[in-house]
Amino acid sequence: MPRIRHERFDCSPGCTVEGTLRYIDGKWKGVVLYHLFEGTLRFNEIRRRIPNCTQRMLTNQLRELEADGLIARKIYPEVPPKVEYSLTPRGRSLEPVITALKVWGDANVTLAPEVSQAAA
Amino acid sequence: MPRIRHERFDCSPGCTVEGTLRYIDGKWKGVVLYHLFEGTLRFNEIRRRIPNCTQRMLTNQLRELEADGLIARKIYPEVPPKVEYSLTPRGRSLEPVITALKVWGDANVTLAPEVSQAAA
DNA sequence: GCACATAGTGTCGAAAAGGATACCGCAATG
DNA sequence: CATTGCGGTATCCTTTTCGACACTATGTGC
Repeated sequence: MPRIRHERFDCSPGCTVEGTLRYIDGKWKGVVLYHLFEGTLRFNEIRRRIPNCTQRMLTNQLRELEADGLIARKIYPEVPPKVEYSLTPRGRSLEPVITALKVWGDANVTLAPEVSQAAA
Repeated sequence: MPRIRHERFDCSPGCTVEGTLRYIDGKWKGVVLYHLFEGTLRFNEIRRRIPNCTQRMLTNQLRELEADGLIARKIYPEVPPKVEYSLTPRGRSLEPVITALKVWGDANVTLAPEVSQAAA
C-alpha cells in the first residue's frame, strides 16, 4: 500500500494533486507504468527492464498498482508460470500525467554529470 | 532531503519520470507548489492554507523545494520576522505537471463521500 | 541427478519520512 | 507584566519504505 499522504483530500484546494501523487508514488511505479504504456508485459520482462528493482519490490509495486485499479494481472495457469501485466483504462488515462512528468524530467532532470559518471 | 528514488536516472528509459517525481515527492510539496502558483506567500500564509501540516514539516518541505531550486526564499531583516516564498522560473515551469496531476486527480481521486459533500 | 527459468513469498533489519511537542528571541498589544 | 504573532529549531518517537537474502513448486533440458 502506498503511503497515505493525507487521510482527507479536502485539506486544501490543491489536494487532488497529492491524491494523484499517491497513486504513482512508490519507488518504481513511474517506471513500471512507463514500460506498460508500451504494451502488455510479463513479470520477468518488466524485471529485465528495471534491473535495479528487486523481485520483491517489483511484486509490491505491481500489487499496489493492481489494487489501485491501474494495471490488470492475467494469470495463465500453465506450468511454467505465466503472468501478464497490462494497463487498465484507468491506468491508461494516466498517460498525459506520465508524459508531463517525462517532458519536465527530460528538460530539467539533468542526469547530473557527477552522477552519470561517478554514480557513487 | 527528499527520498532519493534512484541514485542513477539512466537506469531505464522512463527514469526521468521518476526524476521529476523526486522533486515533487514529499508529503506536502504538491500542495505548497499549488498555493505558490497563486503568488508569493509568507510562511504563515502558507501554513494557514495547509492546516494539517505541522510547522516543522512545512519548514522541511520549503527547505527542500528551495534546495531543488523550485522556490525562492526572501528574508526581510525586520524585527517581526518576515519571509516570503515565491516560485523560481524553474518552479513555475512545473505548472503543466502540477496541472496534469490536478486534472487527473479531479477526475479520478474521488474525494471520500463525506468529504465531497463538504467540498460542495 | 542437476541446474535453470517462471513468478512469486517470507523474514529481517536499516534508513528515511513524518508527527508531537517544546522551545527560541523580539516587538507590539492589552 | 503577560500574551500574541513572527519564523523558525531541537528533540524524541513511531511508522513506512526499501533492500538483502533465502525459499517455494513445477517442468524442461542436459
